[in-house]
Amino acid sequence: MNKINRKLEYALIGLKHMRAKAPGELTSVKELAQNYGCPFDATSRVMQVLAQKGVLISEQGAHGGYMIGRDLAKLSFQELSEILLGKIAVARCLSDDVEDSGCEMRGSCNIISPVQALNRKLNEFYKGLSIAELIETTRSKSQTKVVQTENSQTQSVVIGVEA
Amino acid sequence: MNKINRKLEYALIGLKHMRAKAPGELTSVKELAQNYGCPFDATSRVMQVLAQKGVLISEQGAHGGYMIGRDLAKLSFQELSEILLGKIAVARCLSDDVEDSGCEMRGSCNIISPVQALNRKLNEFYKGLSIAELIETTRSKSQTKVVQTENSQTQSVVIGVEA
DNA sequence: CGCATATACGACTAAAAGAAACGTATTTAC
DNA sequence: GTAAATACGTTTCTTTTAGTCGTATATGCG
Repeated sequence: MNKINRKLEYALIGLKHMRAKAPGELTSVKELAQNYGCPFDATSRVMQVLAQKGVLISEQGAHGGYMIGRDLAKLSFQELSEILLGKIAVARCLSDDVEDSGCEMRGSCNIISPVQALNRKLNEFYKGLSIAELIETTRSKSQTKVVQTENSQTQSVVIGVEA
Repeated sequence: MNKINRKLEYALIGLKHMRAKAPGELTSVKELAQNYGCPFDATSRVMQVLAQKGVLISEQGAHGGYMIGRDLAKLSFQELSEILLGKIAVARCLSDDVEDSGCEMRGSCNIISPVQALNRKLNEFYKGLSIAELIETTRSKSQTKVVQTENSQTQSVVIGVEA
């Protein structure tokens, strides 16, 4: 259930790529598709939406492309997600879309409040996470952290393996 | 992308229902299905898994059913999610399942670290959220909070409307 | 002008994930 | 032995997500 949307992946790929360039330098979708193997059409669509929302600036025509149009430190994961996927709704009954309200358990559900609470907390969590912070995350060596879970199982978690 | 799994919903419904009962009192799946309109089969499956993992205790036979088997204050959302859905993996490439590793962008991907960071943060977030805390969330009146988003849009968010 | 190379975007199709249902076996109270 | 409950492998349906196709539009350059 927690897999992030491909659109978000393509957005992050593009933003990270563009962030490494000189200011004013453009990036074409073709460039992204060739470098990272992401599908041209889908990636293109994402960039278009980001341009419409001011996250990117687009230049049309022969030597066109995209460049970053906003301070990524002030762009939260929550906002990026909302731009590409709409408002976060952990359950159908919380969705803005009218069509989406059809839950069979409506009226008899005993967990509306818990679900709303979760929705709110998740929003806050995503709001506190800036894209700049996320994209910058790079560690040169593979690091491992030992985590002690509550039921006394020990697990080893890789927390960074940049190429 | 952020919708929680139905299994988790049924688990929360069941746990909240059982929590309101006297210690030792059993709850049948039929009871849950009738009270909340959740599908019998699917709900049953969830309870079985929870019983296998010790979250619930099951009694078979004619007057059988389930009761809570663990302190819910010490059960995190992360653990419940892991029991029902497996380890959290925000992208295919982070999944334990071998079959699931087939991402076309493997090797050429520039956002492995960010994605890993997100995965870790999400885990921590879910670990800090106890089921008891979540289930207890109940407000008698509908409350509304005004939120100021970063791009100066104002939105009104309902944060509680228990029946 | 005309062509190459971009973005822009509506509509459609395919693939994957999620949810539910079916069928049958097992356990236990009465 | 029968009724009522859990147990569980398999299958089918539905929904969501991802990707593709076709075409229009903008722009640089010879």
